[in-house]
Amino acid sequence: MVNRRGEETRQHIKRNAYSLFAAKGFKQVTMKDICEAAKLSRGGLYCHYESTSQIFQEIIDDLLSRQEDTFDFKIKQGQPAVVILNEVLETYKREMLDSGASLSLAIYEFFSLCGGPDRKNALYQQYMLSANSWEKLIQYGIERNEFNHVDIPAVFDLIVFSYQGVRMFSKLMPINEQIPSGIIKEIKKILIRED
Amino acid sequence: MVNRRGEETRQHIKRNAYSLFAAKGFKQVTMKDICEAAKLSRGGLYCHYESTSQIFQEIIDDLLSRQEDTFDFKIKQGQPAVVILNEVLETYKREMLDSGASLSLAIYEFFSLCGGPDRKNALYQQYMLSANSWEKLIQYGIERNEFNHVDIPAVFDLIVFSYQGVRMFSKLMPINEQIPSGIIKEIKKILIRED
Amino acid sequence: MVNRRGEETRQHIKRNAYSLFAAKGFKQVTMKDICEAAKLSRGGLYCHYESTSQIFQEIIDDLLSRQEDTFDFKIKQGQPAVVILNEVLETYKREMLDSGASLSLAIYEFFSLCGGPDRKNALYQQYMLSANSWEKLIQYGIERNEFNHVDIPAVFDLIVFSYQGVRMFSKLMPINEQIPSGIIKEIKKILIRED
Amino acid sequence: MVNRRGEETRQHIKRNAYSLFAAKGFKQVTMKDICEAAKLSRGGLYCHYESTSQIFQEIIDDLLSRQEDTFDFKIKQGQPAVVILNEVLETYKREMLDSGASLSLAIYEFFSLCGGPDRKNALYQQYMLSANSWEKLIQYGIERNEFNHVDIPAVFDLIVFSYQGVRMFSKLMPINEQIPSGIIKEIKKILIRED
DNA sequence: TATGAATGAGTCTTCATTCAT
DNA sequence: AATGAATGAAGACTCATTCAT
Repeated sequence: MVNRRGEETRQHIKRNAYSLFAAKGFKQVTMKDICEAAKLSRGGLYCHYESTSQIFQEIIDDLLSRQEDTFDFKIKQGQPAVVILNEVLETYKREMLDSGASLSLAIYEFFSLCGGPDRKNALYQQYMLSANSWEKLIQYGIERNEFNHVDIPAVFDLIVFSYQGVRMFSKLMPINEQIPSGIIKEIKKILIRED
Repeated sequence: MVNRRGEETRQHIKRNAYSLFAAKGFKQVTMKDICEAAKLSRGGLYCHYESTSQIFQEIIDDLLSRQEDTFDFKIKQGQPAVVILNEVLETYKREMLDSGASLSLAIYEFFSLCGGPDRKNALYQQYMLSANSWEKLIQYGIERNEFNHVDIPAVFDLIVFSYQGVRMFSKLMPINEQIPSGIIKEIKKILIRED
Repeated sequence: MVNRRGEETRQHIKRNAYSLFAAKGFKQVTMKDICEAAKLSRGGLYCHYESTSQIFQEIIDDLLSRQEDTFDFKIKQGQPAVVILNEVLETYKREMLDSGASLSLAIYEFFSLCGGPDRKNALYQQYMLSANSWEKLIQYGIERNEFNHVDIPAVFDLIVFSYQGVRMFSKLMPINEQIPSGIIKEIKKILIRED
Repeated sequence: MVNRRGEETRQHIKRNAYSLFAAKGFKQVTMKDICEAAKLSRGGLYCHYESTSQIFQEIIDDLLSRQEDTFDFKIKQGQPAVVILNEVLETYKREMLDSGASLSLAIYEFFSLCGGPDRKNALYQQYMLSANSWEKLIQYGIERNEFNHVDIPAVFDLIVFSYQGVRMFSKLMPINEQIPSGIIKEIKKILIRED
């Protein structure tokens, strides 16, 4: 078993750092800030992490690893495509409105600053993974005659980038409920077959 | 007449700063960087601007003031809505692919960091202005029977946020031609009436 | 117990800063000077103090808190007023001649520069405290028939401001022994009753 | 005739600089400040003066040269010593209360900073000149039986240093009318013979 | 592991001073 | 004489990072 105490401290650090990153972006958070937020001494923090990048990277990794492919499971259960779609879009909508918790600005900064090719590739992997899941879902919807015959990659891009665009702006501008709702409605119009 | 020399220097500074901001974002650019890029001494730069924010703000202002309302003019000329739409979407596509020249990351950083309510409001104004232009265009297309009866604000949001989302990611991920093309095609499908 | 190391360093800094302030006044001393005098790095100094003002303030506070009310004690002991007077005037004389150790110029600068109303008020408090002590002493002398019936506040002002005036000039002009001696003699003439 | 224009500008500069020095002391006033106050460009100011010290020195010289020996004239007129004394003490009182116009802090700073032995000597000369004038006046008063047989240098020091002490503090502390009045009254008591 | 003092590098900012016009 | 752009040096301040305890 790994050092329990140490792991707890690391979690504690990450929790505190998360709030800072969400609030201020990546570059604006210093090791000093994190020390203070986590009520840890300078040296103490350095026992666990040697840079903000490292902490951020670990936070991101935790986030990504938590995103299991929920579509797959539901598809295998044979749930209606429309139900699955509605659920995921609801989640997206919630996230678009929750500007406080969003790491988006920080993520963009991080990848743009610290992103060597490797890390940027990681982001691309993420994009591909997501594209893959959505492709399966849309394909599944088409097969079940629930969805229209759409250009799958194009629709996926429309979904993911408008979602990301709103998340970004949610930090900079008042995003009211209408905006995500409208976008989601349009996406459903595109996908869901009406007879 | 007035300050010819000074104004030239300011332009020179802004041109150099623009490249830096586009390449590195907002916060990552220091006054020192700008001095070096513009081949100006520390004090020399401070003669003209007192902070990176001020320089950035002025660059943004220049950009925004250049955005004339092209729709309006073309609508008044009675050009087909589809033609106008195609043109603007072509421009958007070009911009989505031109990651190097894009200030988007810098803009997000700037507004998120330095944006007091006033400045954020300026961003919102910009959004509203843009919304207004698009509304006129779509309305015009509908009246001419070129466009479908769509939910105008929702379609506008879909357009603008997916555009912004792509611009943002263009700095972080390889964005190939397919992505903007696909998005644009979907938007056209939504708007343009097929008989 | 707490912060032993830190407290020693602070004392060390203050000792070195004191000499600088006494030699050069307040504004002329920079954090850099203090770093060098205390043989500490820039950051090291900033660990303890964040400005010359803060250091100076603390030095002043230390000085003031050390000024116990010696009159009171001696009065309660029933010592002759003349003896008490002689002692304090001797001290004043010594201080007037000791230009090197005097912070007076620095103090004037400090209060005139950094003195918000609060701090200036502190100086006034000091003046009032001193006035109070002297009032007691003179009153006591009068009651014991050792002193003349003088205008107490006026005589106090004469004492304190001529003392301050000399201290100030001692940095700017050769002050020989005669000057303080003469002043002190005049003060005694005013106060001490001759039969 | 000397360049009229140039001399006017120099006066203009000195007038503006005076206010600054009186308000902020010597060191705190920069060439930049003076440029702005005099509404002159950097280069323009440098056409006339090459440093704040030079400007300050000239202001002081102007001031000192204006202090003609008024005592002498009045003594030769045979005016009563008491009348002459009253007049000069009235002037002193007014000056003690006029904290705004006082250069005292600036002068102290100037001599303490820029005072090589030469300049300090100038201050000492000034002191000696003043001592000399007062000596004549007091001697004159004694001869006319208006003044007591006092220790002339000691009384002079008491007068001049208490005066200087108050002027200094007038910038740092509320100096009400009582303080100068009380001091003046005590000085009169010492000097003026009562029968 | 954890503390917090200390270092040193980097950036910001302000000025005295110069210089072409 | 006067302008104001430009230089460069000095000082302030902030952090990442190290280290003795």
